[in-house]
Amino acid sequence: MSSDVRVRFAPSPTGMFHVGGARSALFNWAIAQQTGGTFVLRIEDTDANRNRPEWTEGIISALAWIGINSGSSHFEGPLMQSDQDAQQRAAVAGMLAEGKAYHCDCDRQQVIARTGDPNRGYDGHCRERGLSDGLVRFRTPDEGVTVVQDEIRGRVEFPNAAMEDFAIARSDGSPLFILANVVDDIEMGITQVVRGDEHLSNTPKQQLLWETLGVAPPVWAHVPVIVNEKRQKLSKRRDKVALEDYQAEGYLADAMVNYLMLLGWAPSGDREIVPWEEMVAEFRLSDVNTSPAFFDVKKLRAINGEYIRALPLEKFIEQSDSYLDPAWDRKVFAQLAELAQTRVAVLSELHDLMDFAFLDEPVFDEQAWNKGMKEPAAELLAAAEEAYRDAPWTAEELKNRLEQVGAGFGLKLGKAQAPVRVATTGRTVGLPLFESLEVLGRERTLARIAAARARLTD
RNA sequence: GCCCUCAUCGUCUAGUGGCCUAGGACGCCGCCCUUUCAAGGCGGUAGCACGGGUUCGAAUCCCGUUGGGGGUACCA
Repeated sequence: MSSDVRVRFAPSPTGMFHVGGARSALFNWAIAQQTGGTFVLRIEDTDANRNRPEWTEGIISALAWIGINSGSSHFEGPLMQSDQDAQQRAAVAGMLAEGKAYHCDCDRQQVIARTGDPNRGYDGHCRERGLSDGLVRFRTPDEGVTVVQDEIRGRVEFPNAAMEDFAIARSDGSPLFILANVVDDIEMGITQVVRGDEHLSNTPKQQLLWETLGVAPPVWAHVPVIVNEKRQKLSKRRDKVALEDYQAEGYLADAMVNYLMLLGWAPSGDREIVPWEEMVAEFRLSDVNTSPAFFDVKKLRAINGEYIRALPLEKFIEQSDSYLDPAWDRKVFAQLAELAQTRVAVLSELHDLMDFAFLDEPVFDEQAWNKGMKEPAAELLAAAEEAYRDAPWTAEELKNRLEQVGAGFGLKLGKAQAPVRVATTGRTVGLPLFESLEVLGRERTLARIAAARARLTD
């Protein structure tokens, strides 16, 4: 299936790639795949002061992580906005020549002085002055309305009187975003612009630009922003939003993709965990919500946990590798992996959960120690040490012996295992105990119990 | 200020005039299971912002109010 649908994702390389951008990219990607169309990645690098090449690399690798990669036949790019400089300047020159745009040399302070209102826009002062340099402003209509037909919002009307003559090029001739963006979209044959809500106010201006450039505007779709707990648009400075931070913590790409798609859109039926292919098939722009969604890490975590548990064991082990301590013995890890799989929601948690098996001494958590070493911990530990000295070293046998030891104190296994767990792992919670001890080995287990007893009598 | 926009449990959502006593999921709480913690099973908590209409009937349509968000740069 192939079609003429061309969507694009056009981030600016001014910071870490964040989850809001990722979701917009995913929506576009879903459309491209569903329609057999093309997803164009364009890096909007016209703000030379804020751009950094490493951010561009970050965008590309983050997109690849969530499955949007250059290997696909649906993918095109990355293209650089700066490469289109000539076309953009030509568009400006054309508008200037036709009188659809004009030069202006007013600075902000002068405008405010004239209008007496710091909140008001540009007053059109230079419209008829015939200046030959200065920034370039587009001449907007004085009356009537500009109607934007949006796939998600429906029909949105903007009164032209409220639209000031906006700047499309700097006084040095370099194009500004609002113009460059349109020229590039036209050059690249973009048919649908699916982007964040924050651009909705720019849309009537851009639509005017499309029209004066003689091209029918694309299908517009503005997706609601993703907000923080205070309901503000996510900010790179305040909020933890970088995709690579989540990747580094051990969130699975599939889980991240699934969660992001759920923000502002829902698959059919009461389903949430849905494979990408099914989402692609079902996704409709017209079904996207209009209200902002909160990025809830708790839910992301839960979904990530589901994806981790759904992994075949070998896959889980493979995926875990980069989150394990390099010093750890991979064979030992593999022995415990099955026990760990249902106990982590994020792979980085593997470290605290399993480090006991790789350290020479357990690291004691004081609170855990106090909680686990309740009376008759000392006596019980002594009895356990005795019972384990000559025990066949299997989880089953270790369990049976401790059960008996516990019975001698009138304790059920749940209580009897607590001191042993703290003595051997340093914590009150963790992997199933006897399997852990089996992996730990007789020598280390006995040494740790002895050390704990000594510590208890101090 | 002006322009645009949004409003269902704490959160993400289902819902497009009767199927709603408003469904699911996360979270939270309880119970079961149990070798801790998870996982799993079962149950519970909690919502249509407010006020007017329209209609036999409104979470759903209209108007207003309130509250939130975005934009309003020689940033993108």
